[in-house]
Amino acid sequence: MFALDSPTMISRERILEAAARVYAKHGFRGATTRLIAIEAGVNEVTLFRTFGSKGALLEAVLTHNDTQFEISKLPLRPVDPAAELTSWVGRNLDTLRTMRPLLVHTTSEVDERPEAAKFACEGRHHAHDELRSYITRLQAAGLAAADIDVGTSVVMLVSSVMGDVMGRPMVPDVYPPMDEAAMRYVQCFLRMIGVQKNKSIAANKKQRSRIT
Amino acid sequence: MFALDSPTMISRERILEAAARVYAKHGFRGATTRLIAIEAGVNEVTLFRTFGSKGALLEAVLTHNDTQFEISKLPLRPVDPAAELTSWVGRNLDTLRTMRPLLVHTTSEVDERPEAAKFACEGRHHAHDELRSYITRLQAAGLAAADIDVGTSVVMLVSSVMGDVMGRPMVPDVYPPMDEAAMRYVQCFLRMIGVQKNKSIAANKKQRSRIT
DNA sequence: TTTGTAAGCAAGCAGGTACTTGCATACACG
DNA sequence: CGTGTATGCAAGTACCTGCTTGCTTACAAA
Repeated sequence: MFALDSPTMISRERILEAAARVYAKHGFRGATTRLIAIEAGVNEVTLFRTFGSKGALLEAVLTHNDTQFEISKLPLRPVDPAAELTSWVGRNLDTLRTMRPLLVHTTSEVDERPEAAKFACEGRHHAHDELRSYITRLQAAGLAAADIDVGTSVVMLVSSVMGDVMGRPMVPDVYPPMDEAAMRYVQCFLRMIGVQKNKSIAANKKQRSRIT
Repeated sequence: MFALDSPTMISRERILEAAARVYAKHGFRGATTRLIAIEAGVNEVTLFRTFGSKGALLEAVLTHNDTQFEISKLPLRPVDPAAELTSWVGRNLDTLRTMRPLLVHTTSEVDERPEAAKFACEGRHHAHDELRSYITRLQAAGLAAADIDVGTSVVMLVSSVMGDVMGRPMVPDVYPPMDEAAMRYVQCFLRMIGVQKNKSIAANKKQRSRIT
Protein backbone atom coordinates (compact mmCIF):
# COMPACT_ATOMS: atom_id res chain seq x y z
CA MET A 1 0.00 0.00 0.00
CA PHE A 2 0.96 3.66 0.08
CA ALA A 3 0.40 6.60 2.37
CA LEU A 4 -2.21 9.19 1.43
CA ASP A 5 0.45 11.80 0.71
CA SER A 6 2.64 9.47 -1.29
CA PRO A 7 4.03 10.74 -4.60
CA THR A 8 1.22 8.89 -6.34
CA MET A 9 -1.25 11.40 -5.03
CA ILE A 10 0.54 14.21 -6.83
CA SER A 11 0.14 12.45 -10.14
CA ARG A 12 -3.37 11.44 -9.25
CA GLU A 13 -4.46 14.99 -8.55
CA ARG A 14 -2.80 16.34 -11.64
CA ILE A 15 -4.43 13.73 -13.82
CA LEU A 16 -7.83 14.32 -12.26
CA GLU A 17 -7.65 18.05 -12.86
CA ALA A 18 -6.31 17.68 -16.37
CA ALA A 19 -9.00 15.14 -17.18
CA ALA A 20 -11.65 17.52 -15.88
CA ARG A 21 -10.38 20.28 -18.15
CA VAL A 22 -10.15 18.07 -21.22
CA TYR A 23 -13.53 16.49 -20.57
CA ALA A 24 -15.08 19.91 -20.08
CA LYS A 25 -13.78 20.92 -23.49
CA HIS A 26 -14.40 17.82 -25.56
CA GLY A 27 -16.83 15.52 -23.76
CA PHE A 28 -16.31 11.83 -23.10
CA ARG A 29 -15.51 10.62 -26.56
CA GLY A 30 -13.38 13.66 -27.31
CA ALA A 31 -11.37 13.34 -24.13
CA THR A 32 -8.78 10.87 -25.36
CA THR A 33 -6.34 9.35 -22.92
CA ARG A 34 -3.52 10.84 -24.96
CA LEU A 35 -4.90 14.36 -24.68
CA ILE A 36 -5.45 14.00 -20.95
CA ALA A 37 -1.93 12.67 -20.43
CA ILE A 38 -0.40 15.58 -22.34
CA GLU A 39 -2.56 18.11 -20.47
CA ALA A 40 -1.44 16.58 -17.18
CA GLY A 41 2.20 16.52 -18.26
CA VAL A 42 2.27 12.83 -17.48
CA ASN A 43 2.97 9.70 -19.43
CA GLU A 44 -0.14 8.08 -20.80
CA VAL A 45 0.76 4.79 -19.15
CA THR A 46 0.69 6.41 -15.71
CA LEU A 47 -2.93 7.26 -16.32
CA PHE A 48 -3.87 3.62 -16.85
CA ARG A 49 -1.73 2.45 -13.97
CA THR A 50 -3.46 4.91 -11.64
CA PHE A 51 -7.07 4.60 -12.73
CA GLY A 52 -7.25 1.36 -14.67
CA SER A 53 -9.30 2.63 -17.58
CA LYS A 54 -10.52 5.79 -19.24
CA GLY A 55 -14.04 5.14 -17.98
CA ALA A 56 -12.90 4.76 -14.40
CA LEU A 57 -10.83 7.92 -14.64
CA LEU A 58 -13.69 10.06 -15.88
CA GLU A 59 -16.02 8.56 -13.33
CA ALA A 60 -13.49 9.59 -10.70
CA VAL A 61 -13.50 13.08 -12.18
CA LEU A 62 -17.25 13.36 -11.77
CA THR A 63 -17.46 12.02 -8.22
CA HIS A 64 -14.52 14.27 -7.32
CA ASN A 65 -16.25 17.41 -8.61
CA ASP A 66 -19.50 16.19 -7.12
CA THR A 67 -18.22 15.92 -3.57
CA GLN A 68 -16.42 19.27 -3.85
CA PHE A 69 -19.64 21.07 -4.76
CA GLU A 70 -21.63 22.17 -1.76
CA ILE A 71 -25.13 23.52 -2.24
CA SER A 72 -25.53 26.98 -0.80
CA LYS A 73 -28.08 27.43 1.94
CA LEU A 74 -30.94 29.83 2.52
CA PRO A 75 -31.48 31.17 6.05
CA LEU A 76 -33.69 29.12 8.33
CA ARG A 77 -35.40 32.25 9.64
CA PRO A 78 -36.16 34.54 6.70
CA VAL A 79 -35.76 38.21 7.45
CA ASP A 80 -35.24 39.99 4.15
CA PRO A 81 -36.48 37.72 1.33
CA ALA A 82 -35.29 39.98 -1.48
CA ALA A 83 -31.74 40.23 -0.16
CA GLU A 84 -31.52 36.63 0.92
CA LEU A 85 -32.83 35.26 -2.37
CA THR A 86 -30.69 37.60 -4.46
CA SER A 87 -27.59 36.47 -2.65
CA TRP A 88 -28.58 32.82 -2.99
CA VAL A 89 -29.37 33.10 -6.68
CA GLY A 90 -26.15 35.02 -7.25
CA ARG A 91 -24.10 32.35 -5.52
CA ASN A 92 -25.77 29.63 -7.53
CA LEU A 93 -25.22 31.48 -10.77
CA ASP A 94 -21.51 31.81 -9.97
CA THR A 95 -20.98 28.20 -9.01
CA LEU A 96 -23.00 26.84 -11.91
CA ARG A 97 -21.18 29.00 -14.41
CA THR A 98 -17.90 27.36 -13.48
CA MET A 99 -19.47 23.94 -13.82
CA ARG A 100 -21.31 24.65 -17.05
CA PRO A 101 -19.03 22.71 -19.40
CA LEU A 102 -19.13 19.65 -17.19
CA LEU A 103 -22.89 19.94 -16.82
CA VAL A 104 -23.64 20.35 -20.49
CA HIS A 105 -21.57 17.32 -21.43
CA THR A 106 -22.87 15.07 -18.69
CA THR A 107 -26.46 15.93 -19.62
CA SER A 108 -25.85 14.99 -23.22
CA GLU A 109 -24.22 11.72 -22.19
CA VAL A 110 -26.61 10.52 -19.54
CA ASP A 111 -28.17 7.97 -21.91
CA GLU A 112 -24.89 6.34 -22.80
CA ARG A 113 -23.12 6.71 -19.47
CA PRO A 114 -25.62 6.37 -16.62
CA GLU A 115 -23.00 7.18 -13.99
CA ALA A 116 -23.08 10.75 -15.30
CA ALA A 117 -26.72 11.10 -14.30
CA LYS A 118 -26.03 11.62 -10.61
CA PHE A 119 -23.73 14.51 -11.33
CA ALA A 120 -26.12 16.08 -13.79
CA CYS A 121 -29.18 15.88 -11.53
CA GLU A 122 -28.19 16.02 -7.89
CA GLY A 123 -27.33 19.68 -7.67
CA ARG A 124 -30.56 20.76 -9.26
CA HIS A 125 -32.55 18.54 -6.93
CA HIS A 126 -30.85 19.97 -3.87
CA ALA A 127 -31.34 23.56 -5.01
CA HIS A 128 -34.99 22.81 -5.60
CA ASP A 129 -35.50 21.35 -2.14
CA GLU A 130 -33.63 24.18 -0.48
CA LEU A 131 -35.63 26.86 -2.24
CA ARG A 132 -38.92 25.09 -1.74
CA SER A 133 -38.57 24.77 1.99
CA TYR A 134 -37.47 28.40 2.18
CA ILE A 135 -40.62 29.54 0.39
CA THR A 136 -42.68 27.47 2.78
CA ARG A 137 -40.99 29.28 5.63
CA LEU A 138 -41.76 32.60 3.96
CA GLN A 139 -45.41 31.64 3.82
CA ALA A 140 -45.42 30.53 7.43
CA ALA A 141 -43.96 33.90 8.39
CA GLY A 142 -46.63 35.68 6.39
CA LEU A 143 -44.01 37.07 4.03
CA ALA A 144 -45.34 35.31 0.94
CA ALA A 145 -48.88 34.79 -0.31
CA ALA A 146 -50.60 31.62 0.82
CA ASP A 147 -52.43 30.84 -2.42
CA ILE A 148 -49.40 30.42 -4.70
CA ASP A 149 -48.25 27.34 -6.57
CA VAL A 150 -45.06 26.79 -4.59
CA GLY A 151 -43.76 23.83 -6.57
CA THR A 152 -44.15 25.48 -9.93
CA SER A 153 -42.77 28.81 -8.76
CA VAL A 154 -39.70 27.08 -7.40
CA VAL A 155 -39.20 25.17 -10.63
CA MET A 156 -39.44 28.42 -12.54
CA LEU A 157 -36.79 30.22 -10.53
CA VAL A 158 -34.42 27.26 -10.59
CA SER A 159 -35.01 26.89 -14.32
CA SER A 160 -34.29 30.56 -14.81
CA VAL A 161 -30.95 30.18 -13.07
CA MET A 162 -30.07 27.09 -15.07
CA GLY A 163 -31.33 28.70 -18.25
CA ASP A 164 -29.16 31.74 -17.66
CA VAL A 165 -26.07 29.66 -17.07
CA MET A 166 -26.70 27.39 -20.03
CA GLY A 167 -28.08 29.89 -22.49
CA ARG A 168 -26.16 33.11 -21.90
CA PRO A 169 -22.95 31.97 -23.59
CA MET A 170 -24.98 31.07 -26.69
CA VAL A 171 -27.65 33.80 -26.81
CA PRO A 172 -26.18 36.57 -24.67
CA ASP A 173 -28.42 39.40 -25.88
CA VAL A 174 -31.71 38.16 -24.46
CA TYR A 175 -30.54 37.89 -20.86
CA PRO A 176 -30.43 40.68 -18.29
CA PRO A 177 -26.95 42.12 -17.74
CA MET A 178 -24.86 39.66 -15.81
CA ASP A 179 -24.33 41.83 -12.75
CA GLU A 180 -28.07 42.48 -12.43
CA ALA A 181 -29.30 39.03 -13.33
CA ALA A 182 -29.72 37.63 -9.80
CA MET A 183 -31.55 40.73 -8.62
CA ARG A 184 -33.84 40.81 -11.64
CA TYR A 185 -34.83 37.18 -11.42
CA VAL A 186 -35.57 37.57 -7.74
CA GLN A 187 -37.65 40.72 -8.22
CA CYS A 188 -39.84 38.95 -10.76
CA PHE A 189 -39.97 35.87 -8.59
CA LEU A 190 -41.06 37.87 -5.56
CA ARG A 191 -43.94 39.31 -7.49
CA MET A 192 -44.85 35.82 -8.58
CA ILE A 193 -45.03 34.54 -5.00
CA GLY A 194 -46.81 37.61 -3.73
CA VAL A 195 -44.07 39.41 -1.85
CA GLN A 196 -44.34 43.18 -2.02
CA LYS A 197 -41.26 45.23 -2.81
CA ASN A 198 -39.04 46.22 0.13
CA LYS A 199 -41.16 44.18 2.46
CA SER A 200 -38.98 42.96 5.29
CA ILE A 201 -40.11 41.41 8.55
CA ALA A 202 -40.35 44.85 10.19
CA ALA A 203 -42.25 46.48 7.36
CA ASN A 204 -44.49 43.47 7.17
CA LYS A 205 -45.45 43.70 10.83
CA LYS A 206 -46.32 47.35 10.46
CA GLN A 207 -48.42 46.73 7.41
CA ARG A 208 -50.23 43.77 8.88
CA SER A 209 -51.21 45.71 11.98
CA ARG A 210 -52.44 48.52 9.78
CA ILE A 211 -54.66 46.18 7.81
CA THR A 212 -56.18 44.31 10.75
CA MET B 1 -28.28 17.10 -62.99
CA PHE B 2 -31.34 15.33 -61.63
CA ALA B 3 -34.97 16.17 -61.05
CA LEU B 4 -36.13 16.92 -57.53
CA ASP B 5 -38.00 13.65 -57.28
CA SER B 6 -35.24 11.55 -58.79
CA PRO B 7 -34.43 8.27 -57.08
CA THR B 8 -31.54 10.04 -55.39
CA MET B 9 -33.96 12.01 -53.32
CA ILE B 10 -35.34 8.85 -51.84
CA SER B 11 -31.92 7.83 -50.61
CA ARG B 12 -31.18 11.37 -49.57
CA GLU B 13 -34.26 11.62 -47.40
CA ARG B 14 -33.73 8.21 -45.86
CA ILE B 15 -30.15 9.04 -45.02
CA LEU B 16 -31.10 12.40 -43.55
CA GLU B 17 -33.72 10.88 -41.29
CA ALA B 18 -31.53 8.00 -40.25
CA ALA B 19 -28.69 10.39 -39.52
CA ALA B 20 -31.00 12.52 -37.41
CA ARG B 21 -32.01 9.50 -35.35
CA VAL B 22 -28.47 8.25 -34.86
CA TYR B 23 -27.15 11.71 -34.08
CA ALA B 24 -29.95 12.24 -31.58
CA LYS B 25 -28.90 9.07 -29.80
CA HIS B 26 -25.14 9.29 -29.88
CA GLY B 27 -24.04 12.84 -30.72
CA PHE B 28 -21.57 13.81 -33.40
CA ARG B 29 -18.66 11.60 -32.51
CA GLY B 30 -20.91 8.69 -31.68
CA ALA B 31 -22.82 8.93 -34.94
CA THR B 32 -20.48 6.90 -37.10
CA THR B 33 -21.03 6.74 -40.82
CA ARG B 34 -21.40 2.98 -40.52
CA LEU B 35 -24.18 3.26 -37.97
CA ILE B 36 -26.02 5.83 -40.03
CA ALA B 37 -25.71 3.73 -43.20
CA ILE B 38 -27.09 0.66 -41.43
CA GLU B 39 -29.93 2.67 -39.88
CA ALA B 40 -30.81 4.03 -43.31
CA GLY B 41 -30.57 0.60 -44.92
CA VAL B 42 -28.11 2.01 -47.38
CA ASN B 43 -24.56 1.28 -48.34
CA GLU B 44 -22.04 3.42 -46.51
CA VAL B 45 -20.52 4.57 -49.80
CA THR B 46 -23.84 6.05 -50.90
CA LEU B 47 -23.69 8.30 -47.92
CA PHE B 48 -20.36 9.79 -48.98
CA ARG B 49 -21.44 10.01 -52.61
CA THR B 50 -24.54 11.94 -51.62
CA PHE B 51 -23.19 14.28 -48.95
CA GLY B 52 -19.43 14.28 -49.45
CA SER B 53 -18.45 13.93 -45.81
CA LYS B 54 -19.82 13.10 -42.41
CA GLY B 55 -19.59 16.71 -41.35
CA ALA B 56 -21.56 17.91 -44.36
CA LEU B 57 -24.20 15.25 -43.78
CA LEU B 58 -24.80 16.21 -40.18
CA GLU B 59 -24.81 19.87 -41.08
CA ALA B 60 -27.51 19.05 -43.61
CA VAL B 61 -29.42 17.25 -40.86
CA LEU B 62 -29.40 20.35 -38.70
CA THR B 63 -30.41 22.84 -41.38
CA HIS B 64 -33.10 20.37 -42.48
CA ASN B 65 -34.61 20.15 -39.00
CA ASP B 66 -34.10 23.85 -38.57
CA THR B 67 -36.16 24.85 -41.59
CA GLN B 68 -38.87 22.31 -40.74
CA PHE B 69 -39.35 23.82 -37.31
CA GLU B 70 -41.72 26.75 -37.34
CA ILE B 71 -42.05 28.86 -34.25
CA SER B 72 -45.63 28.96 -33.02
CA LYS B 73 -47.27 32.36 -32.94
CA LEU B 74 -49.16 34.27 -30.30
CA PRO B 75 -52.23 36.23 -31.37
CA LEU B 76 -51.67 39.78 -32.56
CA ARG B 77 -54.73 40.98 -30.64
CA PRO B 78 -54.70 39.39 -27.20
CA VAL B 79 -58.12 38.45 -25.92
CA ASP B 80 -57.65 35.79 -23.28
CA PRO B 81 -54.03 35.88 -22.07
CA ALA B 82 -54.31 32.81 -19.87
CA ALA B 83 -55.74 30.63 -22.62
CA GLU B 84 -53.51 32.01 -25.34
CA LEU B 85 -50.34 31.66 -23.33
CA THR B 86 -51.23 28.21 -22.07
CA SER B 87 -51.80 27.00 -25.59
CA TRP B 88 -48.56 28.61 -26.79
CA VAL B 89 -46.51 27.18 -23.95
CA GLY B 90 -48.10 23.79 -24.48
CA ARG B 91 -47.27 23.79 -28.16
CA ASN B 92 -43.70 24.81 -27.44
CA LEU B 93 -43.35 22.11 -24.81
CA ASP B 94 -44.54 19.51 -27.30
CA THR B 95 -42.30 20.58 -30.15
CA LEU B 96 -39.25 21.01 -27.95
CA ARG B 97 -39.74 17.62 -26.37
CA THR B 98 -39.39 15.96 -29.76
CA MET B 99 -36.27 17.99 -30.47
CA ARG B 100 -34.69 17.51 -27.07
CA PRO B 101 -32.04 14.96 -28.07
CA LEU B 102 -30.92 17.08 -30.99
CA LEU B 103 -30.87 20.17 -28.81
CA VAL B 104 -28.93 18.66 -25.98
CA HIS B 105 -26.24 17.36 -28.29
CA THR B 106 -25.91 20.51 -30.34
CA THR B 107 -25.56 22.60 -27.18
CA SER B 108 -22.76 20.42 -25.93
CA GLU B 109 -20.99 20.58 -29.27
CA VAL B 110 -21.29 24.26 -30.08
CA ASP B 111 -17.67 24.90 -29.10
CA GLU B 112 -16.29 22.28 -31.43
CA ARG B 113 -18.79 22.61 -34.27
CA PRO B 114 -19.87 26.22 -34.62
CA GLU B 115 -22.42 25.39 -37.30
CA ALA B 116 -24.45 23.71 -34.56
CA ALA B 117 -24.85 27.04 -32.80
CA LYS B 118 -27.54 28.36 -35.11
CA PHE B 119 -29.71 25.34 -34.51
CA ALA B 120 -29.19 25.47 -30.77
CA CYS B 121 -29.98 29.17 -30.42
CA GLU B 122 -32.35 30.32 -33.10
CA GLY B 123 -35.51 28.72 -31.79
CA ARG B 124 -35.00 30.13 -28.36
CA HIS B 125 -34.38 33.56 -29.76
CA HIS B 126 -37.55 33.48 -31.83
CA ALA B 127 -39.65 32.25 -28.94
CA HIS B 128 -38.24 35.03 -26.83
CA ASP B 129 -39.07 37.72 -29.38
CA GLU B 130 -42.53 36.36 -29.96
CA LEU B 131 -43.37 36.25 -26.28
CA ARG B 132 -41.83 39.61 -25.60
CA SER B 133 -43.83 41.45 -28.19
CA TYR B 134 -46.97 39.68 -27.01
CA ILE B 135 -46.42 40.90 -23.48
CA THR B 136 -45.92 44.41 -24.79
CA ARG B 137 -49.27 44.11 -26.54
CA LEU B 138 -50.82 42.90 -23.29
CA GLN B 139 -49.52 45.98 -21.56
CA ALA B 140 -50.78 48.24 -24.32
CA ALA B 141 -54.21 46.66 -23.95
CA GLY B 142 -54.11 47.23 -20.22
CA LEU B 143 -54.14 43.49 -19.61
CA ALA B 144 -50.75 43.38 -17.91
CA ALA B 145 -49.15 45.66 -15.36
CA ALA B 146 -47.06 48.49 -16.72
CA ASP B 147 -44.31 48.44 -14.11
CA ILE B 148 -43.00 44.93 -14.76
CA ASP B 149 -39.59 43.84 -15.97
CA VAL B 150 -40.72 42.52 -19.33
CA GLY B 151 -37.35 41.22 -20.53
CA THR B 152 -36.63 39.29 -17.37
CA SER B 153 -40.16 37.89 -17.10
CA VAL B 154 -39.97 36.65 -20.65
CA VAL B 155 -36.59 35.04 -20.05
CA MET B 156 -38.02 33.32 -17.01
CA LEU B 157 -40.98 31.78 -18.82
CA VAL B 158 -38.89 30.69 -21.77
CA SER B 159 -36.31 29.25 -19.40
CA SER B 160 -39.03 27.40 -17.55
CA VAL B 161 -40.18 25.77 -20.76
CA MET B 162 -36.65 24.85 -21.76
CA GLY B 163 -35.89 23.70 -18.24
CA ASP B 164 -38.94 21.47 -18.23
CA VAL B 165 -38.03 19.88 -21.53
CA MET B 166 -34.37 19.41 -20.63
CA GLY B 167 -34.74 18.51 -16.99
CA ARG B 168 -37.89 16.41 -16.73
CA PRO B 169 -36.39 13.23 -18.23
CA MET B 170 -33.59 13.41 -15.68
CA VAL B 171 -35.33 14.72 -12.54
CA PRO B 172 -39.00 13.96 -13.19
CA ASP B 173 -40.24 14.31 -9.63
CA VAL B 174 -39.68 18.04 -9.19
CA TYR B 175 -41.76 19.14 -12.17
CA PRO B 176 -45.52 19.66 -12.27
CA PRO B 177 -47.44 16.79 -13.89
CA MET B 178 -46.88 16.87 -17.62
CA ASP B 179 -50.49 17.49 -18.57
CA GLU B 180 -50.73 20.45 -16.21
CA ALA B 181 -47.29 21.91 -16.83
CA ALA B 182 -48.22 24.52 -19.42
CA MET B 183 -51.15 25.75 -17.39
CA ARG B 184 -49.13 25.93 -14.18
CA TYR B 185 -46.25 27.84 -15.69
CA VAL B 186 -48.64 30.30 -17.26
CA GLN B 187 -50.60 30.83 -14.03
CA CYS B 188 -47.40 31.69 -12.18
CA PHE B 189 -46.22 33.82 -15.05
CA LEU B 190 -49.47 35.78 -15.16
CA ARG B 191 -49.11 36.61 -11.52
CA MET B 192 -45.57 37.73 -12.22
CA ILE B 193 -46.66 40.15 -14.92
CA GLY B 194 -49.65 41.42 -13.02
CA VAL B 195 -52.52 39.73 -14.80
CA GLN B 196 -55.39 38.84 -12.51
CA LYS B 197 -56.96 35.43 -12.74
CA ASN B 198 -59.72 34.95 -15.32
CA LYS B 199 -59.20 38.45 -16.59
CA SER B 200 -60.21 38.55 -20.23
CA ILE B 201 -60.77 41.63 -22.39
CA ALA B 202 -64.43 41.71 -21.37
CA ALA B 203 -63.80 41.27 -17.67
CA ASN B 204 -61.04 43.80 -17.91
CA LYS B 205 -63.29 46.45 -19.43
CA LYS B 206 -65.88 45.90 -16.76
CA GLN B 207 -63.33 46.17 -13.99
CA ARG B 208 -61.64 49.23 -15.46
CA SER B 209 -64.90 51.07 -15.76
CA ARG B 210 -65.75 50.12 -12.22
CA ILE B 211 -62.48 51.57 -10.94
CA THR B 212 -62.62 54.84 -12.89
C1' DT C 1 23.23 -1.66 0.37
C1' DT C 2 19.07 -3.83 -0.78
C1' DT C 3 14.43 -3.68 -1.99
C1' DG C 4 10.06 -1.75 -3.33
C1' DT C 5 7.57 1.66 -5.65
C1' DA C 6 6.24 5.45 -8.77
C1' DA C 7 7.11 7.03 -13.01
C1' DG C 8 9.00 7.50 -17.83
C1' DC C 9 9.86 5.72 -22.49
C1' DA C 10 9.41 3.09 -26.84
C1' DA C 11 6.89 0.00 -29.17
C1' DG C 12 3.07 -2.36 -30.40
C1' DC C 13 -1.71 -4.51 -30.82
C1' DA C 14 -6.45 -4.95 -32.07
C1' DG C 15 -10.17 -2.66 -33.28
C1' DG C 16 -12.53 1.35 -35.10
C1' DT C 17 -13.29 5.49 -38.31
C1' DA C 18 -13.63 8.54 -42.24
C1' DC C 19 -13.07 8.10 -46.71
C1' DT C 20 -11.52 6.09 -51.49
C1' DT C 21 -11.30 3.10 -55.45
C1' DG C 22 -12.67 -0.19 -58.84
C1' DC C 23 -16.07 -2.89 -60.48
C1' DA C 24 -20.76 -4.88 -61.02
C1' DT C 25 -25.76 -4.33 -61.29
C1' DA C 26 -30.18 -2.38 -62.16
C1' DC C 27 -33.14 0.79 -64.09
C1' DA C 28 -34.74 4.85 -67.00
C1' DC C 29 -34.73 7.44 -71.15
C1' DG C 30 -33.43 8.43 -75.95
C1' DC D 1 -30.63 -1.09 -78.44
C1' DG D 2 -27.15 1.95 -76.07
C1' DT D 3 -26.05 5.34 -72.52
C1' DG D 4 -26.18 7.67 -68.24
C1' DT D 5 -27.19 7.42 -63.52
C1' DA D 6 -27.98 5.61 -58.83
C1' DT D 7 -26.68 2.18 -56.03
C1' DG D 8 -24.41 -2.00 -54.12
C1' DC D 9 -20.28 -4.63 -52.90
C1' DA D 10 -15.45 -5.77 -51.66
C1' DA D 11 -11.30 -4.17 -50.55
C1' DG D 12 -8.14 -1.08 -48.98
C1' DT D 13 -5.68 3.26 -46.87
C1' DA D 14 -4.24 6.16 -43.31
C1' DC D 15 -5.08 7.42 -39.02
C1' DC D 16 -6.81 7.25 -34.29
C1' DT D 17 -8.07 5.04 -29.75
C1' DG D 18 -7.91 2.45 -25.57
C1' DC D 19 -4.85 -0.33 -23.59
C1' DT D 20 -0.64 -3.50 -22.88
C1' DT D 21 4.23 -4.99 -22.43
C1' DG D 22 8.96 -4.81 -21.39
C1' DC D 23 12.42 -2.18 -19.90
C1' DT D 24 14.74 1.77 -17.50
C1' DT D 25 15.39 5.52 -14.10
C1' DA D 26 14.82 7.79 -9.67
C1' DC D 27 13.91 7.90 -5.04
C1' DA D 28 12.86 6.29 -0.32
C1' DA D 29 12.58 3.13 3.50
C1' DA D 30 14.64 -1.08 5.82
